[in-house]
Amino acid sequence: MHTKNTIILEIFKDIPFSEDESIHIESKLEKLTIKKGDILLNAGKSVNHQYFVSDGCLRTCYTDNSGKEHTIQFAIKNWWISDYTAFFSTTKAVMSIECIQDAVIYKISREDMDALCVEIPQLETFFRKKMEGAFANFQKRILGGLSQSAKERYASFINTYPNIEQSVKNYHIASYLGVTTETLSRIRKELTKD
Amino acid sequence: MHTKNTIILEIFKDIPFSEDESIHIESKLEKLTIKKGDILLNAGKSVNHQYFVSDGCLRTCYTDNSGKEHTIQFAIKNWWISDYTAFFSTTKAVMSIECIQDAVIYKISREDMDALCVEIPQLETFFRKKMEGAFANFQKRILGGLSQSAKERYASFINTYPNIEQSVKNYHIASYLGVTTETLSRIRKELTKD
DNA sequence: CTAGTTTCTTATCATACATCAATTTTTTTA
DNA sequence: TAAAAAAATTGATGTATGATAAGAAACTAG
Repeated sequence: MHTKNTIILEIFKDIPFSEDESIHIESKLEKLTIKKGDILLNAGKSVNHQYFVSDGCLRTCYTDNSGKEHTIQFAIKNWWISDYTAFFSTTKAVMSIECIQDAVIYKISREDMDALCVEIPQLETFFRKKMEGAFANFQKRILGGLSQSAKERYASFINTYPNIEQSVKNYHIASYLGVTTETLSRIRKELTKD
Repeated sequence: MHTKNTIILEIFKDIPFSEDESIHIESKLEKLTIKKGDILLNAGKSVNHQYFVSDGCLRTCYTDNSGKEHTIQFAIKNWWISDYTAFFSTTKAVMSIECIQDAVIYKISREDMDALCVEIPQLETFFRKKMEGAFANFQKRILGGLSQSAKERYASFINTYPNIEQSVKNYHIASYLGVTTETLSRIRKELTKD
């Protein structure tokens, strides 16, 4: 009873759910404790869940034809993560979800989420606004990719996500920025000079 | 009365609104007829509307520090367009919206949209799903930027959006793909060889 | 139909970043 | 703490794409 409210509060912050609603939502959330290196989802599989990160760090990762890995998203405390393209469309995953730092997460299925959104309009609003924020971030990232050099993108990344920088390896950041680890290493050397 | 149902049908397809709902929604839509070259929105301004394209072609365009233009989104018939980062957050626009081909569009304000979403849950679901689709497309684009060559991105673009290719200039496409017009020209030459 | 503007193409040269190959540093584990 | 593994760095060289400049082709408007 007490823990119910705790996790609902952590995830949904200041949304004023009724007691019944909170209990109902919580019954659809499953808590998972995972370790660094664990794979939550493999490319090619169906994506039926999204995950709320309570602690730790995960990433979604795309492996291209030539075997190179690309990081689409990092998720730390309070972020949600999934292969949303697949999650929303019921196509198969093109990405995998990998745990980068031991994590505590909560998963919810697409079915449960859709049903809850119909029952509790505030929840639909929550997920819509979350999606809007994520969309805006993706737009900024595309803009950065189109208009900035690798050095500028790195500077922007560590400025925007200082907490993520501390939780991931440089080669993760490189794969997020779209450069090789060698190039990132040279960029970092450059920046310490300034 | 007849026209009301026509435009609601065009925009919202098979959503079964009541007659009252249709009329109410339609009262919040404003029809605009615009010409090639018209600017719907300038960077730096507040973004209070999004636009449904009934006919014609528009783009959102970001001008970077060095004066280069980058195309974030094209919108043809049945697409929505805006600077969504600003639209959703009430920050100022970083992009402008430009009419590329004479167009007929319908605009709706953020306020009206939010209010309608509260009154008509189906509408909130509609906008949420629209956002999910747009999010997925952005994700694919980021993935392409990270993993594909300019040539691959161009091939993928004309394959995915054959209708857009016909409505826009090559330099628009170049600015969407993140290459110079010269590079795009060489790519096109290459591809006709194959 | 002609002149003017816009768009596209071609060529040369420059550069940011990739690739390949070691080597060093850091982290993990026994 | 030593050995092994993982991650980061550095150097030499290659390549895709950018920058600049000029000209050709395709629209547009008088």
